[in-house]
Amino acid sequence: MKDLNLNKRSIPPVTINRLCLYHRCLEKITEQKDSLFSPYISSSEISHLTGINPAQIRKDLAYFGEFGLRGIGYPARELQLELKKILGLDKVWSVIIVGAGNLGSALLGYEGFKRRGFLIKAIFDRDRSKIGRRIHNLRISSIDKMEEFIKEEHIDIGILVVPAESAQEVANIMVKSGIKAIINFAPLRLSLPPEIKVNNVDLSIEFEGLTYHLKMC
Amino acid sequence: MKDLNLNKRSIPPVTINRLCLYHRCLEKITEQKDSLFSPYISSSEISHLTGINPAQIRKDLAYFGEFGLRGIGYPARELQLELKKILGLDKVWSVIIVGAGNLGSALLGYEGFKRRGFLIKAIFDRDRSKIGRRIHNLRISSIDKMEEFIKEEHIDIGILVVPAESAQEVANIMVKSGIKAIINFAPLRLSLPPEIKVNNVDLSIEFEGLTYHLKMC
DNA sequence: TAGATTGTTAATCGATTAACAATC
DNA sequence: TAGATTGTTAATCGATTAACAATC
Repeated sequence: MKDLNLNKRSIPPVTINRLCLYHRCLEKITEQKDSLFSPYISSSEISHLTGINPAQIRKDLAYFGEFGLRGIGYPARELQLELKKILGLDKVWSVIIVGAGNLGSALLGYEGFKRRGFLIKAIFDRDRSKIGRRIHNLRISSIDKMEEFIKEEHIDIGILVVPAESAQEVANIMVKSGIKAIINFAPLRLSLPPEIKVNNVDLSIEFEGLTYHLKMC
Repeated sequence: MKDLNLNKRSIPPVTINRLCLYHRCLEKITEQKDSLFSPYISSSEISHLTGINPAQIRKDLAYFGEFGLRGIGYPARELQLELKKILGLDKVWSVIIVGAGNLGSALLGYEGFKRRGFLIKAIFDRDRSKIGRRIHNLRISSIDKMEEFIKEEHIDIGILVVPAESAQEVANIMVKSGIKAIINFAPLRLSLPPEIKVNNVDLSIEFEGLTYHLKMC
């Protein structure tokens, strides 16, 4: 009965994103233990911290089990660890970055990844003048080495930070080599087999969507 | 009658994002004129290019007017220019970046902004050791100068790339100084007056949301 | 005229929120 | 027992898609 809920297909994608939010918020709370009068936290308290409706929170959590105690709330630390497991953040993931431009280098330099279990194993580029240079203590490799590297190192996630023109081509090689998920920063929709999980991050839309609201001010 | 549609409040926020998509796709199409047999493009052609349902496309466009000809399609170039105007991309916008870390520097270096009418006027940081250094031909300024700068230069948009701890504080100063919109890369929900347009870009969620799907593979 | 495609209404789908019995 | 809060169902809301009359 409860197992039906664990069937991934029935869970709204936005729920997963909110789960990340709850996890982050609980992590913050449980780290500063002193300020925690009770080890329990209610959905309305989480609501205050995240801005998400308490009924929404309870429903999101209920997809994955019964974590709370009626009349009491959720055991904060326990729930945090539970969410960590659900989100797969208790594991270590191998990541490569393709594209050693401004954004690729910035992502490589982001310290938060390691703490979250994302290990950046290599950065690739096509540009001969970049190959061999070091950024953030990692040598830029030729993209020709990518296929072999993904296979040998069992890379899970590829971060695509190349120009739109080459994104599809690079993504195809990634998939062929056995990558399971791609975070795509190139402004185009990739056509890939459905078993590959793709997250598109379109920074230009963040900017262009803003000016619509600004233009009559 | 048609004016009612122009009432912003009635337009779904996702429509604006899709409008950016259509605009980008039409821009690409109309630039390579030669490949354009007809100057008209149908909603189903746009659908093939963007992956968005043709009925959705017609509905999104209809919020803003009647741009098409029944039986023919939409005049591609005309529609592109119309969308550019609707999105406010025919104007020039003054932008500042706050936070000269990895991501801040990367955004500063992104050439695409200028082409889209986003002029980055300054980059600020609190770190004494960074102030005065130059990145991408712009001198890093002390954050103490931000308030005055926003006022004098009539800055429209602030890009917030500071640690979560200082984000709210910096955002408050931005708003006090007259900024109208903020793109927030810090992983927290800012509390700001409702007339300020905020776009949150939460890169960690892009990563953490992925591993949920990966964990049973 | 016949074929094509828009603009718009109606039907469908999915996600959010309210309400409340269960229960600590 | 009275008060609080969950888990879950039902009601609401909003967004997507299908269908079709209008019309080029």
